[in-house]
Amino acid sequence: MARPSNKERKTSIMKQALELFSKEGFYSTTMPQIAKKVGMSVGNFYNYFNSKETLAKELIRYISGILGEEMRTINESKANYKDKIHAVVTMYFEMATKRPEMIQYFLRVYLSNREVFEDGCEGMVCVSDFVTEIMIFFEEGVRCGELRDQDFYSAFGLFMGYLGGMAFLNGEKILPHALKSYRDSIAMNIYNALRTYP
Amino acid sequence: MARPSNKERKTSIMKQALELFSKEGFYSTTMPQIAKKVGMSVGNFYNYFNSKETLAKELIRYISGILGEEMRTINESKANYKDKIHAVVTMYFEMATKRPEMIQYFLRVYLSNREVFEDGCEGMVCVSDFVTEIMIFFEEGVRCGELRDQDFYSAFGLFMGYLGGMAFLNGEKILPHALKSYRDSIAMNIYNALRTYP
Amino acid sequence: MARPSNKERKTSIMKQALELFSKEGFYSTTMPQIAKKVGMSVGNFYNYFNSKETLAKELIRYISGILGEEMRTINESKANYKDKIHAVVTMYFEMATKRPEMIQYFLRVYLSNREVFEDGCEGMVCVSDFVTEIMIFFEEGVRCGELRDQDFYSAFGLFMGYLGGMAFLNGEKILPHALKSYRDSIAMNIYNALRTYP
Amino acid sequence: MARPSNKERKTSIMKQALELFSKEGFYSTTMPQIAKKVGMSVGNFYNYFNSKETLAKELIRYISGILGEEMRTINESKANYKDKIHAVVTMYFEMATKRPEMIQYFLRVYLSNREVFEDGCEGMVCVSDFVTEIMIFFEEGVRCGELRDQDFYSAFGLFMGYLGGMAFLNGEKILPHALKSYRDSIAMNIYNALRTYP
DNA sequence: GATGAATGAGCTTTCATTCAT
DNA sequence: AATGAATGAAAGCTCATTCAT
Repeated sequence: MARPSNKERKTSIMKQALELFSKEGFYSTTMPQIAKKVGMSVGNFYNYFNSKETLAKELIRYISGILGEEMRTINESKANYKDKIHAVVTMYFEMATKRPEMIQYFLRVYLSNREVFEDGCEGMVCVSDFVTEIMIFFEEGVRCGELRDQDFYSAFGLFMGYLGGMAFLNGEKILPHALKSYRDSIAMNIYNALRTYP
Repeated sequence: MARPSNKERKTSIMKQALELFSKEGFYSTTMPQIAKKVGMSVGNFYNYFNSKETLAKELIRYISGILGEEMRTINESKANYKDKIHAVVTMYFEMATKRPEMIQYFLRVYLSNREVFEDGCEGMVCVSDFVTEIMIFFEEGVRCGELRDQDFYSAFGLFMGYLGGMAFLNGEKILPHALKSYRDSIAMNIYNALRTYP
Repeated sequence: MARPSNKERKTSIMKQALELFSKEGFYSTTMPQIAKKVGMSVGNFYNYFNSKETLAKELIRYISGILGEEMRTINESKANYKDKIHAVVTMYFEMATKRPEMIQYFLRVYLSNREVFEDGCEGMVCVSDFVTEIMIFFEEGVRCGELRDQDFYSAFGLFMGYLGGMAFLNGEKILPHALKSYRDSIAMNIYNALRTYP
Repeated sequence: MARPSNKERKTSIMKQALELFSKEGFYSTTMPQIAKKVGMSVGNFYNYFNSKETLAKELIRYISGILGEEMRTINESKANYKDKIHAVVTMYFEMATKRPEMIQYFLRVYLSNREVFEDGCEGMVCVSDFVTEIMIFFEEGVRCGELRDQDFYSAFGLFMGYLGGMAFLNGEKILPHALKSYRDSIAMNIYNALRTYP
């Protein structure tokens, strides 16, 4: 049987670590835990990543890339902004449901342990793939007259805070219904908040 | 001079610990650090709290109580909901500016280190003071016809996610302007999202 | 029975560590080894010293102080330089015999692992107590006409290299006779090397 | 092009390792570092040397051989002992200047990490090439009446300790002047120490 | 109530050496 | 002869908690 390539091994580590980090948090996840889950020795882990922190940073870049791509697809579609907002909510909730570790990592590791990302991920440099697409989303919406012209962060905070908050409540099993059942009303709320009024 | 009472001592510990936890995070704050800041021995600390976790749990209840009181004041006012929402945003941003440790603790400790609050703070039991007032806020708004009737969590997530997100961006110094300059547009966004339309 | 004071505990650690370091070397001596020898836990060690390196640096200062005091006594004596040189050799060899860990530490740890002493012990700052007395020794000898006027390091290297070399050979059990049996001839060699000739 | 022979490969390893060991010390030099510098895999290294320690031992024998040869040339010359001593000092200081890794290895690795050389290099068996020539040097000097008859180690310690000490001070950049500027006065000191007096 | 020295399990990381290829 | 991923024991150090005083 073929030995897994260097790249496959890295990917495998990232996958397993992502699950642990997102579930247990950065500090409560230990190196032996990660190594065991990947099925390798602790020592060997360090042939692939220089440190626990390096791994954490690669992970957030990886996630940002995937979310960014999803946003780009939406940005490139021809729909009106009511539908586009609905598409974003749908995409985000599907992520949070099917690959919850991504969203949870974002919330529980990246946003929560800032000190880990201090060197090399200052400001938003490690999530720029994603944030850039969000920026394009708003600018385009304002340009074509469907969204009210307002400070970017005011809109960004609404989107990300709202969706993140719902994903959090879902992850904590606080929501009484399935996440996707909130989709339509949340998309409407966001649209009402951001749309232009005649 | 009177010796500080047991209760005063506890309050003093909580105040100092809150500052440390909110700034450094739960795991990066050590017991000796807390003891030193309070001006007491580590050993004596354990006469007031059974563990670091116990302290963390008491803190979130304490904060929930204070935020709950602020919400109650707003709930008891006679204003219309456009103004009430504005009042909530104002209150929250003032908290985040004048007593940032409270909001930061909520975001950086309570929301981020779920494992710490697993036993004894399941679901929302340790933040019920606050959440209950938010519930009253919405129910009353719906009852009097000013807010659209929708699932509580759908509205709750908007409020808390949005405001929390802005406080986070502010704390991370990512916002280009002062937090309070976003107040009006954010209040408007929230109102537009939740109001009834004729 | 009285509990040992903080200072006594530090001294005890230094004594035991000195023995280990001088016998095994800096890197081959482990923290658990030191702790065990002192009869304390590893963790408790760090209540007394910030790190293994800190301990190493305090040790060389301590040794330099003791050797410096011995040299000062000789410097303050009224003898001629032939006798003074003899006194230095005697003192050094007695040290190397009765408290070999001091001389061995100097040779095997301080001189050999320069990287450990890089920060805080640059050049000779941690052995200045001793080196200063050696300087005084030579300067005074030259001033009163008994020693030839030459570059300090040329004389210093002779003294320290020679005596250190003999202590090393003794420690390695390479010398066929007891160290002190070499005393007179070595003192004579040094005197002949440094004295003035009419 | 011819593949490098087994012997050439060994020599290449020794050369590169010597540089690393002498600069970084035995423990701070890692096997991957050596392998990389040689341009071979770590695994292949072990086809040439059984262990890091084996390599270290072969190195000291190699150095002893080279220094021994230099001493033999001096031993075979016809000069008087004042000049011969001068020649030894000159040779040693040139070594220390032009091939510092040899002298530094001797001082920083061989003399400092005795535990590494415990098995197989007891006493002076791995430096016998060199020590033997030094012995011949003294015995011949005594035989022809130019050097005082004294215990070998008393003379040996003077020579090696003095020269080694100066090389050390030079390596540590403690000497205010270039090493060779000390040559004449040091040669004179040694000669005065060892010569016969009428 | 008050102290802080003491504990010891646990952390991340390192590294000489091995071995399937 | 050559590779380098893999091993795993051991390193230095941290820290919540305890307990004799």
